[in-house]
Amino acid sequence: MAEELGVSKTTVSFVLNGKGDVNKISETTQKKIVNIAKKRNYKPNQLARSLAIGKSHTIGLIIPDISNPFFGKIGKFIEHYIHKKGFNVMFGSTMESAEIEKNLLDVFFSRQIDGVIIATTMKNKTLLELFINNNYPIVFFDRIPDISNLFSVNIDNESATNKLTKRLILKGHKNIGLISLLSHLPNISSRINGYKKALIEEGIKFNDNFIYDIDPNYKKEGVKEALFEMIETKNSVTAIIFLNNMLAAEGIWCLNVHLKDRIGKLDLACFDNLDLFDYSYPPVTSVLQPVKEIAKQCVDLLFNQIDGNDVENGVLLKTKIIDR
Amino acid sequence: MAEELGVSKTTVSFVLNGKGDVNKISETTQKKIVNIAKKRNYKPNQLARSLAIGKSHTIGLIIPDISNPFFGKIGKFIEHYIHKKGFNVMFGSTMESAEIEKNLLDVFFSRQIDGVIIATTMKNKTLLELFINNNYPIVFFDRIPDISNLFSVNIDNESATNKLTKRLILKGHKNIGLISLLSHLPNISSRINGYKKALIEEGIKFNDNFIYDIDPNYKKEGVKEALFEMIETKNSVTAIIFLNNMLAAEGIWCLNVHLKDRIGKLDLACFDNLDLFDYSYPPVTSVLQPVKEIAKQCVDLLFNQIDGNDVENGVLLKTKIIDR
DNA sequence: ATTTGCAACTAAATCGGTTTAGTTATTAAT
DNA sequence: ATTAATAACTAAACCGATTTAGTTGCAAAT
Repeated sequence: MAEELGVSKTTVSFVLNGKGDVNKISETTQKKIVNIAKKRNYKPNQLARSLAIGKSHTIGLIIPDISNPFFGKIGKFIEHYIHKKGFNVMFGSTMESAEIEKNLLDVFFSRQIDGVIIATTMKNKTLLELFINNNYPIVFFDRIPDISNLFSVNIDNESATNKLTKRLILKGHKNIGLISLLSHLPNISSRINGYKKALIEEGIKFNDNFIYDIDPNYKKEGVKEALFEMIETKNSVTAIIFLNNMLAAEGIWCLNVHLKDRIGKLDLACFDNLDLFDYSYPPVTSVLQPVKEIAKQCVDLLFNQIDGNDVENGVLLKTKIIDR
Repeated sequence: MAEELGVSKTTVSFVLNGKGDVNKISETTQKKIVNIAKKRNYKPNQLARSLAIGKSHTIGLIIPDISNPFFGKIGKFIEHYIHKKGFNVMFGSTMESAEIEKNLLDVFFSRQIDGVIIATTMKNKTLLELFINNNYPIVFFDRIPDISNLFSVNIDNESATNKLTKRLILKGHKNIGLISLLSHLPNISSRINGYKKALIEEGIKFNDNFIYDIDPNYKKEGVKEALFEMIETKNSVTAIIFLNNMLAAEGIWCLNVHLKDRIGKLDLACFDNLDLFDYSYPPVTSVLQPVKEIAKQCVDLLFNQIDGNDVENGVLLKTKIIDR
């Protein structure tokens, strides 16, 4: 440390934390310390600092998979807003594993993380409830568990899918297939509801056979099977909605490889957007999530908790539909 | 802490760190402590621990942009291997800014990060040299500065582009356009060299007009201009190589929007792969980087340094070409 | 000539661990 | 009956900051 060159570490600490004036350190001494600190490129040890003040100035980010384009973009913006606040981010991908998620939470906690932004696996409800009940700052996005008093940022899943479905109906489609996920995620249920309601509202008979729940562990086979059944066997589906981007990517691949001749007859739509939709064939009408805004709201909600500001605790953002 | 219930914190520390036997703590006491720790879900404060032992068990990951698919995938695997070692990862996207990069390094350093894996902006050479000369564990990948004695993981940029170019030549192309980056990155120079050498080796006259250096800040306009010039004005280019994935994505978009009628006549190739190449039109032959292996080697090289094992310090990995 | 007040600093406790150098009680050796 | 050895534990220093409660020296007030 720099106090070898004149003063006590107390004084150094005061000055470097901008508390020099309050603690009546003379101008001369303050300048001396600031100069030496600059010259030596002295940065106080954050670990010691965090230990002393009880805050790490670090935020934990937990997501299913950073290589998923949606979470990659979210991650980038969340990081951006967090750095803007002078905090750092520690991150982990759960790969949908409850155990990894629990470990990440444990480790983050033991590192005195000041707060967590999480798109949870939805498999650690009791643990998360504990955090929430202890007023540990935490914001949920994309995957929001059924726990009271949590802070969350989400999008209008049901109404977006509703609109998306109605567009297809307006184009004249009556037999609209739905490729969904075999999943506990409420987002998915909401999206299915939006689809069902659209059909009912437009006076179209709802056919349960048109919904396929794909096991995410067997996405490739599941999507292929569903597409073949819809297109080849039943031969009656004229439009297909994918309920997330990964399913759509798989579907487009499958159509191009196995069902090239049928592509022209299909209208595709997808919840969530992918860059590749701009180039891929066949065209996919998609729901665009306001990624940057989601990130901003997450960070805002989190810092509201950290700073003890009591504002809203649930944000619902609007999506856009991109026609292709 | 748990020693309120019987023993000293010394004993607790010994037992929980597996040093109970060495320090002759009785079986009874050890079991008692372990049980209480489990019951209370006690996790030692890592900040205090890190401060005491001088190691944070945290690795810093610095990349240009986590939302870039290449870096997203790398990030995912690096995280995976680092967690496997019982370490955590702190990360930051530089967005190619030297200043952000410097800040990240400073902050990581002040947090006693045990090592850094970095795809640098290439704009902080002196600072990085300082780290390297102080034997601070650091591994470079993708962007490797010209500093001696650094540890790095890279791919065969020149020979991959060489092969890629030769494939196009074998298909009969003689006028092959190159969409490159206006960039200081050695990877890019190597790729250009591979292209040039392929032409020369195949006895084709090398034409400087076929190379376009795009300013990354004006990618959209740059790529469009280059494509129009190659295809409309000069009208002689029959194949195009993009030197990275972002340029190719832009190019495919531009071709589809502005030059739809010319697509059929072109052969496209690209350094680095994108998922969208599986679905996009026109097809793009691409160079596939061994992402998982790059991540593994980065982590291995880093821990070799941390653990003081002296092994190789430069790894060169092979790419694959995907014909489309 | 004391006392008071204030400017300018600092000693020492604290955060929650790790680690070194002991201490104490008991058993074995002389 | 001493002494030496060992098993089982702990006090206290330390990591590098923050922060509280002082201390010191000097000028002004009584």
